Amino acid sequence: MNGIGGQELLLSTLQEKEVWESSGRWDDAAVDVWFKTSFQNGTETGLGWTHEEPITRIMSNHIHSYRDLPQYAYQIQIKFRNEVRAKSGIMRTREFPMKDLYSFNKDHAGLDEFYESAADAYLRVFKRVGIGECTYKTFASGGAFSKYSHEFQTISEAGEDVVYLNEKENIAINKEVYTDEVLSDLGLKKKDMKEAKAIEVGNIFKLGTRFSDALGLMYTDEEGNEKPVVMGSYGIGPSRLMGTVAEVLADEKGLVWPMSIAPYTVHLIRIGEEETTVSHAEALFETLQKNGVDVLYDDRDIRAGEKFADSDLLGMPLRVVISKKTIEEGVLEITERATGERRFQSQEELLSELTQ
RNA sequence: CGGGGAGUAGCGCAGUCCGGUAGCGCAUUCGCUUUGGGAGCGAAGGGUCGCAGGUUCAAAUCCUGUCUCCCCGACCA
Repeated sequence: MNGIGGQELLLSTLQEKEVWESSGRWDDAAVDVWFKTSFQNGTETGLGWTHEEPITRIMSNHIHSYRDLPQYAYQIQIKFRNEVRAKSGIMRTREFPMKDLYSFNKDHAGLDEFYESAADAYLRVFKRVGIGECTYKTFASGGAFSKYSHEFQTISEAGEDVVYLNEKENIAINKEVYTDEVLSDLGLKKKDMKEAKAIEVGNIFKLGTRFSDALGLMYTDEEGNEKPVVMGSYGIGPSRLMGTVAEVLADEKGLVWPMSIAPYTVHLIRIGEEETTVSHAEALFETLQKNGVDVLYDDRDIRAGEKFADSDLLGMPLRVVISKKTIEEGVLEITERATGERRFQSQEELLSELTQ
């Protein structure tokens, strides 16, 4: 995948606005649609709520011939949106990071192929962060670009969207486009659909030639004809995704981080302040670190119960306890946060499990 | 912008209706006990009651104004 430097995309949207206005390639109405927004006090401003325009313009410096295609560019960047009301902690904010990917193909067949592979990749992402079971590829409004776009919706009472899902087909439809026509398009029956609240954790769009036509992103094909590049866009909001994972996986004791995105793999708890206990715990801490295991070491001189409660609250995947008792028995006491399952292993067994 | 709620000790709150010495829990400090599931008992320190004005012998409490925060709704590539 060809990467475009993130810095290159760090153009202020206000600058972009000036560029478009002065270029005359877009009329005022278009500028209004893509940039202008008003605050409650009437102040007009321009916000970078999405980055199709800058990436399209940048790519016109990189794409000239069919030989330059396909290309794919992604960035992890801050979006600013004039949300009428920010709410639900990190789930809906006016400023948030987004991983967005844009695809550039010669034709619609190329776009379709990449679009499907991107959808599959996104589903794998959501599976790896632990919410695969309750995340559905969801049909949503396609807007001006195509009949449908797709969202990835995670079923949760904390969600703001409503979807109708078919668990057997592993598919869902956003309430906004839930009509008999859509159901028949997808070969689904109303009686098999279940209503649920959901959180949108990602979306993918076929942009077609909307932006390349408007902004002049063209390429020359094998026959020497000039043609517009066919585009797609694909987004995941990491902060909202993190909030969703927390919301979906947490239990009454606190957070439950899956291994793939946990801040630390191991939460090491020392019980007892005796010299041997301290030195054993510190030796294990260093050994784990040397082997590349992320470990959070609770060396506070407080009661055991408080350490257990805190480790449950923070939700690292594995809790490892070292105490007088475990040292005497020559084992580590390991508890899985997600299942509560407890086992006793040697240091070597734990290391080989975590570094394989 | 419409609707609702809250500002009182570091944190979380009661007290306000019906005016009369500023309270509780957690946290903090000290002492003794306890020590693998958020310790127990005893003692101590800590507050311009969001801000301004008014009524009153007396205001956290009543009246007027004002600021801030939160929630719901409208909005949402």
